[in-house]
Amino acid sequence: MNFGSLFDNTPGGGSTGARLLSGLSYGNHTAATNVLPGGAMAQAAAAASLFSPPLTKSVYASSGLSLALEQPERGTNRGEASMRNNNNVGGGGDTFDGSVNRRSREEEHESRSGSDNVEGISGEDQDAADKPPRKKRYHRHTPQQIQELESMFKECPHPDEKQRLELSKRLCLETRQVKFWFQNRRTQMKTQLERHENALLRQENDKLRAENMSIREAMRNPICTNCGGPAMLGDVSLEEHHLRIENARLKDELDRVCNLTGKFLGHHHNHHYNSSLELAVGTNNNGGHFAFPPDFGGGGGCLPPQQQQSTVINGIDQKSVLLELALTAMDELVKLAQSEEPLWVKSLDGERDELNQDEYMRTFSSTKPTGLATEASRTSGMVIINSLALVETLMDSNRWTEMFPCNVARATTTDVISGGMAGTINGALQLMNAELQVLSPLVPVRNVNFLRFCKQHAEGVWAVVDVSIDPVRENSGGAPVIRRLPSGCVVQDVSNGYSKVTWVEHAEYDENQIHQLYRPLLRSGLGFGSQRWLATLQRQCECLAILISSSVTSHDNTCPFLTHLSLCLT
DNA sequence: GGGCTAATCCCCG
DNA sequence: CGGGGATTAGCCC
Repeated sequence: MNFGSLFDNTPGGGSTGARLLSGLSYGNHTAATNVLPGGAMAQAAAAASLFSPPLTKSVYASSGLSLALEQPERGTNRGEASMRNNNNVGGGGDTFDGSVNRRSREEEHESRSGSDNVEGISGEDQDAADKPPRKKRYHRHTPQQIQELESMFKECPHPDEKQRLELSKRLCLETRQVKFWFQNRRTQMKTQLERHENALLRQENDKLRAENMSIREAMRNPICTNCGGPAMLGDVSLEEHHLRIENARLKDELDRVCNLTGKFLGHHHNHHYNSSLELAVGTNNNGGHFAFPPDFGGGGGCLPPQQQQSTVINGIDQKSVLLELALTAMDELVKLAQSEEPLWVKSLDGERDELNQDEYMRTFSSTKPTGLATEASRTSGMVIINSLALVETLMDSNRWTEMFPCNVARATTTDVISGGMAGTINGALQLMNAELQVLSPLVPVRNVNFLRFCKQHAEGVWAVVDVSIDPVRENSGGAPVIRRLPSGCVVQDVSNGYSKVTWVEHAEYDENQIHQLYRPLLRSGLGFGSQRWLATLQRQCECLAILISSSVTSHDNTCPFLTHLSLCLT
């Protein structure tokens, strides 16, 4: 009468055998459990293991029973139902024990190990047939089964079908259950690993956090371990910190650059660092005869801006080279502006200083390029403009052109290498191209490329330096025949809007070329001799003062300074 | 309520 | 078809 309901969930298809087998085996096993004293499960399992095959064989030798168990498939937990039912049935048919009906729930659980997932099936056949039962019965595998499964898992977390089958037989579990168990065990293992990993990561995180805290603490200490710079009290701005690091890097690069240029030009450059100027971007000092390799600028002209950004020659970033050149020039300019005798000797008229070339070469460890003549002079004057305004004017090609319309025919800033630091013009470095003229039909317009660099050395003290980047050419053919060595001005605020300007002009040239080119000019009385153009330096300042104070663009073609400057720059 | 575990569902290779 | 992820269901603490 109950057979239908009891086996309502018996599995269909070919897998039936195994399930029934384990179920029935387990039924026998359960019976044995009841006989044995509590805790003798291992023996029971062993007994099941031992007895299963013969029992199976004996029980299912009856094809009639097998067929009887074959019921329409419903849901997935037929085997379990069959086993549970088998237990019940076993009460009558069990060969081990007849008292199976008196069992605790726990015992039932054990007995159903590997069996029932359904409940409430008995009696409600039709309902059960319509709706596959979903409610699971609480069930745990026995410790012995778990133990076996665990040991198997240790050896092989992924047992194949054969292994699972063998295991299921031995443990009286369905192959499905074995499969589930391994699947869940792998999942469990995975989550355990993840937890472990998380714990490690958390540990690592804590460690890094602590490290971070200590670094933050160390950051409050002004001692800089990165740049090797001196410890500074108070807050060091991020920018300055970077500059110090950059400074250290540039020093290294300078060594390489000097060696390289020395090879090209046959000069030797002994550079030493000037600590007073080092603070900003780092500087150095050499002879100032710093020139690029013959083809550095590409045909002797200025480099197209786009090439200057990233071109690397012989492993050296051009930008860095230009910066080094500017810093070198600035350093030399400042030194020239500040030095007295014996570097400078008073001119005969006492109005200007003339450079002592021997002393210059000693001071700057410089060797004069063979075949080139150099000239330098210095003078000072007061102008009615504050230092910053003058520097800004000089750094602006348009305003510069407006200020010196007579000798600057056209000027452009071809590339801004540095716009300055911290939003100021301090440290601005630019590559400029200018057409310089002498307002005389005898002298052609000269096209020059040079670096212009400005720097604030103290409150109210600025300097602007120019330096040619084109080498003196053997063949004049329009190319520069005069190089402007570090030249420019140091401006210092005085009072009442006045500034003291010290102008230094320094150039090297091929004497023969100059005389050939400027022969007409020389004949006209505007020679290139240093005495002649140095004499105009004082008037240059006066002229500048007049220009600035009147705020009127001068077109005075007769201004001797402009003529002089034109010659100097070409 | 959260953890554990057996089992289910579904997707993907 | 099996593995794996997500989820469910049931029990225990």
